[in-house]
Amino acid sequence: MSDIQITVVDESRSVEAGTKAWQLFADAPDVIAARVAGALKDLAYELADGDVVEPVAIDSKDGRDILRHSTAHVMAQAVQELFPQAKLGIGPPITDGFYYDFDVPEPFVPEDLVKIESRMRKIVKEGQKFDRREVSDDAARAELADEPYKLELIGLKSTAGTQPMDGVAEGASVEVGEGGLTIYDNLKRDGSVAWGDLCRGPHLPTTKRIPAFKLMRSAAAYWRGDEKNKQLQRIYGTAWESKEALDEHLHRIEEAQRRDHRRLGTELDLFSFPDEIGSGLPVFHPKGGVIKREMEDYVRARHIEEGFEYVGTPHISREELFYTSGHLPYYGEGMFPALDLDGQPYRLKAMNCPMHNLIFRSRQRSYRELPLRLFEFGHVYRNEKSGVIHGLTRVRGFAQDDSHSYVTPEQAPDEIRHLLNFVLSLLRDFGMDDFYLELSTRDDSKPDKFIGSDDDWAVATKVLEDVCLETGLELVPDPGGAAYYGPKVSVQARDAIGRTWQMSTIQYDFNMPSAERFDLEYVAADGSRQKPVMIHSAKFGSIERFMGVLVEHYAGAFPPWLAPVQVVGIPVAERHADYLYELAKRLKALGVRVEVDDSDERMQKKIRNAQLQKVPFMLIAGDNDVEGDAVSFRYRSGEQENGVPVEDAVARIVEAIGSRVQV
RNA sequence: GCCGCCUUAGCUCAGUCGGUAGAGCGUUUCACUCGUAAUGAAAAGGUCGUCGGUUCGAUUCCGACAGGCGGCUCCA
Repeated sequence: MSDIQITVVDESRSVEAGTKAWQLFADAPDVIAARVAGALKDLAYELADGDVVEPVAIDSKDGRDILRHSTAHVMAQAVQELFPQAKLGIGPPITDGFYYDFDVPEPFVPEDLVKIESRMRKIVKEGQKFDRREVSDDAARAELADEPYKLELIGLKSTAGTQPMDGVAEGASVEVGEGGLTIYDNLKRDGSVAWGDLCRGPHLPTTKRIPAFKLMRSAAAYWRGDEKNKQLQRIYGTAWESKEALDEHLHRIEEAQRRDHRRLGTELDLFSFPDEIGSGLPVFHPKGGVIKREMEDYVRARHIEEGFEYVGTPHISREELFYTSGHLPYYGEGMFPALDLDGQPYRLKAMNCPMHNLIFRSRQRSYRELPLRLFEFGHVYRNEKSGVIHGLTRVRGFAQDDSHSYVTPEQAPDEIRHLLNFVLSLLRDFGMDDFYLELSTRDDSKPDKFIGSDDDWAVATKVLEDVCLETGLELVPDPGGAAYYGPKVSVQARDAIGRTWQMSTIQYDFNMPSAERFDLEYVAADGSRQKPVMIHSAKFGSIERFMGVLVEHYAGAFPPWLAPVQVVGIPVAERHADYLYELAKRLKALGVRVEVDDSDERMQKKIRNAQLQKVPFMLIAGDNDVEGDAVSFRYRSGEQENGVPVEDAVARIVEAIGSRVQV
């Protein structure tokens, strides 16, 4: 046997020809695959001369993907053993888990998942080996003759040639890679084939290397993500490198459920969704109303500071307006159906820009007025499909904090920069400080979905991209995500438990001002008529959605400036209530939202209630406090300080509210 | 919109193999006046989502619709 030269983790080594990757990492039990020259390989990979090899640990990102995808195979095997009619779709790893799609005559029910999971445990225990085998397209077709969806993927791959598979079907690239086709067989201990699947790999060496997994739920999903296609039954699962990691994951899910704004909205009496009004149409209760008003007041004030002018427009308009704007032909499905008024069709507005354009156009504009910035909380109504309504984050009627800046083309970059900095600073004021940007551009393959010339689109896209890059924030491309009238930047914010939400949007629009649309113009310095560019921007996106996000971000424990009740006075006994009423009067005079709990309960219960309502400050008074002109100052963390002089307590509260800090 | 599941008191949920229903919390009342996350007692509160069908009888079985939940598609 001759030796070959390889490099293992930056160290040159000489090994016998025929050495497998696993032999390099035999003493590292957490290594489940190898990266050879950047490509992931099974541990059974036979090393070649000159290979540069790195270990892939099971708790790395790639390692988890391999674990999860391998677990998906085990699940598919279990499903086909229990449901022989089941046809395979695709089964990729996803964030925190995996799924596999099946075409089955009857949808899965929860009891089926229990059965499948227990069959999976049996397969894991058997320690089946994942065995890779290269096959020709024709051989794969012959072998997978009973798997119509796999055949379709093979066909797509053949036509796609060497193109990446990403555009073909999300997740399909784990089935068929860019090179030749491979099949992974699951071999039992005696070498017999238990099951096999078309797959690019790599996989764990054996099923025994799956430390912890759990099936989560089943749901329908369209084949290849297209609603015109048949729905398959998808089973979601999760798999982790250890039992502890799985438990932590399940705990994180519980934490997210605990923060669910729909649940907290009821518990804290913030808002509700009366059936009588209709799906996706929230009402705000007094406490939710306080939060909403504080948000709106602050945002309105900040807009005015930043040079915006506050305007107002109706919720409804003659339909004609939305033909002028182009929304009806391009966005018609998203709007409520027409109302008939004396034979005239009217529409609830789904956007505010047409009306702002009419304000711009109400008289002749000079270049001296630009940038002209119009802003309002515009209430819009969108005919969302019934299945997408979700709490406050997806509703049918909502207020956008919507602005339109009318600028000269030369002013556009500065205005976009101004807006981007403005929205980021606003979001930071609301405790969100972890962002990335998304640049949504035109889909060149669907020209009929977008209006305007190629040149205009190119300029607009470039302007947005340049400004985004200046911020230094991560910029993620979103091809095809643009509005029909222009490209857009959206700010994605990560909340306290790491989930991301689309918040602000900034759109560059050269179409609405055009002669075919609103024919907007201003008089330039040389007396000529020029077309402005308009820049659409929503800072929160929608007040409703942002409130939902904030409820979850803060888990209901709002910072004092937003808290519906900022201070609760808790008398130790009834005779101390008047003392607290006096204190409350002083706080109220300073604009503080304060209540005294004079109910019949014991003070312990009152503290508990205030805690459950997540009130930022509790002021407790008994004999000692009354005598010393002091209070016991308690935070909702449970931290407390006794004998705080009333003056100090008042100052501390006013300061915390005024500085918008979290406590 | 599509698939599956769900809908019982203000909230969270039991229950009725078809004979008009219960608990805890909350609410109200009474007693207790209390020092850092639940004092005790009593009472009120439900045409069991809506409409149809089957049945002597439907909250229970069947169907339609509405609403909700989990996904898919879509989206601020």
